[in-house]
Amino acid sequence: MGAPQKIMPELPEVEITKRKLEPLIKSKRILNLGGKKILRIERKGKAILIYLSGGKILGFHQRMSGKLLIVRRGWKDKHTRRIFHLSGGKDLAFHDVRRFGVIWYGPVKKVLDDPYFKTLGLDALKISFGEFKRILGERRAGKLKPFFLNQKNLAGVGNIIADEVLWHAKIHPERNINNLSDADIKKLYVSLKFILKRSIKLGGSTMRDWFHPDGGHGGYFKKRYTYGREDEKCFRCKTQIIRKKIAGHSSCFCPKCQREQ
DNA sequence: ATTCGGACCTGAAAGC
DNA sequence: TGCTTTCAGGTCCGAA
Repeated sequence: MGAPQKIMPELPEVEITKRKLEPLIKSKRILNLGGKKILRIERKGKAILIYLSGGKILGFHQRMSGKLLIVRRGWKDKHTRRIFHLSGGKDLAFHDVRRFGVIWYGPVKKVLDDPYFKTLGLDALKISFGEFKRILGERRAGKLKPFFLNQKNLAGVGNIIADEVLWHAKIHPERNINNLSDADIKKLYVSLKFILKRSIKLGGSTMRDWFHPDGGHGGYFKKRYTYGREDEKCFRCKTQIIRKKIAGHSSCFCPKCQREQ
């Protein structure tokens, strides 16, 4: 059948990729990579790292449109960039319409030496409140939305999650970091964890045709609070959600709940 | 130190 | 109908 598993880019989707992919490919060998055995899979920020025997890593960053697919042997279309033949009869395919995605292959140390990994901040899902507060404190200036999008601050948050967290915390995306109260920082932390866990629990965001290997669908997009809801009503106060370009990304927020200060 | 615009690509959807 | 414009979940680079 080879129903493709389509995977997309923010922390929840990559985390689900890791969780769903691991049981499907763990202990299998990659026939066209010298028969190296797949030992384990890790998510590092928005990247997937497949640790192989022989001290190698096969890594992927899906960027905007990449996805890892478990397919029947030989399945491919014009957007398939690489195919890895697995023992047991299936293929692992890297499918990437816009071709922004990154593939790494090499010794563990060399792959992890890539600037993307070297500069990656603490993982948004694992970061403690103390660490979160410290990182915010280390920034002298700047707005919250760009802070969240910069993977050097903390790893994993993208445009959807950033908007969702800020809406949930009732804080304006352009709010300056240096005038956040302790209560604001606490709210942001609680909302960050809540949104990430909720999205993972709902299976990530299926916006187009992404689905899980077992046929399940990611339900977060339908349950989202504010991302892409321009002109629709805020679920809290019924005010129209507005859209504004901030740091090169369109940002949706409620002008009443998330007042600028 | 931080933000911004553009670049990298393709394709779907909206606009005219 | 068809042509043009805009926009997309990410990241990097150079300039302000």
